[in-house]
Amino acid sequence: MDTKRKTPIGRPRAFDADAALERALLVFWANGYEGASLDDLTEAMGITRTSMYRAFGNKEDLFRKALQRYSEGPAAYVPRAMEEPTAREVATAFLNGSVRTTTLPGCPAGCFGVQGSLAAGEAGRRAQQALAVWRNDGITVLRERMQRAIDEGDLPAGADADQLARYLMAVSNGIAVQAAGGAERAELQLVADIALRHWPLG
Amino acid sequence: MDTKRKTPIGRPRAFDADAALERALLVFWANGYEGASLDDLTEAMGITRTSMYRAFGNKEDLFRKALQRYSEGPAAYVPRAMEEPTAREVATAFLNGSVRTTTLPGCPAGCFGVQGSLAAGEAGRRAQQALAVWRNDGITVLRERMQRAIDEGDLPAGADADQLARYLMAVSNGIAVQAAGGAERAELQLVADIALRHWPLG
DNA sequence: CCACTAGCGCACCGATCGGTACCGAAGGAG
DNA sequence: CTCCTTCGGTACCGATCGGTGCGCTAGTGG
Repeated sequence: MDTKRKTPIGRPRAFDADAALERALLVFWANGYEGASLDDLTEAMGITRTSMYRAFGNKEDLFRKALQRYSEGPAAYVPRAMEEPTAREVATAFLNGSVRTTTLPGCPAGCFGVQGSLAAGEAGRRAQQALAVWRNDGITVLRERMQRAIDEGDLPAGADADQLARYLMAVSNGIAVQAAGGAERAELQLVADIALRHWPLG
Repeated sequence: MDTKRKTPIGRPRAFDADAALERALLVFWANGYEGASLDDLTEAMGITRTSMYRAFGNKEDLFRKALQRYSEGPAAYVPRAMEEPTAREVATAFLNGSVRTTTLPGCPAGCFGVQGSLAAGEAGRRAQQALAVWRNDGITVLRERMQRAIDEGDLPAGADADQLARYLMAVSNGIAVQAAGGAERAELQLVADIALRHWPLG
């Protein structure tokens, strides 16, 4: 069918879907999947339940789209960090980005990928799994980058790419947990600094 | 009044309150505060709602008592680790204990103090704050132990007790997040090992 | 101008939430 | 035994949960 016409037939939507998704992300980020009710979400988005369902599907779909937006927005420092020339610079950019993003003014403290749904009841299990996959994908990206560094001779041949990747992700996640508990950016930067002091941890 | 008589007046309770609290802890641990419904909890505890309310107060009280039990049970490795003679041994016992407890067979993967309520809606905000306080208390205990090590000359005088404490807690929390995502104990042990490789991180 | 399509929002759905009133049952104190 | 206190279970409370049916409205295409 003609699903991609320039001007869609019918009444055009009266709200900015991108802006609404951004608001939804903030609510999920602050309250988690189960802690964010449809009333909370739609009120923040400035639309009614019906409009939300038409535009995004349902609560779970909205959560997944918010996660994608998180990846492309606040968490975009991750793929950027992978482009650094050396493993040390990759690790530094990754952890510094983690500190910055988990203490972003105007955004909830912590990492959406961690606190969005770390534990959940039956209702939120799918959201929980989606975030677990997201975090594991992050470890995979780090591992591949570390392996490349080993192959290029940037890291010693005996280094363990998986171990380094998991370590960096653990420090990043730990920073996120402390940020969620109210830690200041300067305190968390010290954590990132000390984690990098002896890099490459040979 | 006579609140502490040897044999309490009235019908004695027909269930083991300690065992019931243990079961409740497991449910909160696995599902989080908001993800654990009273039906889930009471079914696991083997008692009715009424008995639970009589014995423990309400859901929030039950959660706090479960947290206390967690501290005295699975998380008892923390105060034990603080009694190790050197800072290096303290750090090693702390992180190894973290790996063990977050991957305990028969228990939910991860740390109750992290995933019990990292983010929450209005209903779970008090539980969330209780866990934030609990985690900050953990950092305080570590900081005081690190300061003692500095005072005793075990760590160099220029060391930063707060920084070391936050770093150790970050690695521990990061291990917990990865455990919640399904990581194996052996993988997490490698994370702990690498974090300790260059201790005392001078 | 009309027909069609789709956004919008009210009102409502059944299910489930945490919490409680009530009542019969069970055991100690006298 | 009788009183008294507490336990345990049923049945229920109002509130809120995620999700929808339906009528109205606002645009586009012919």
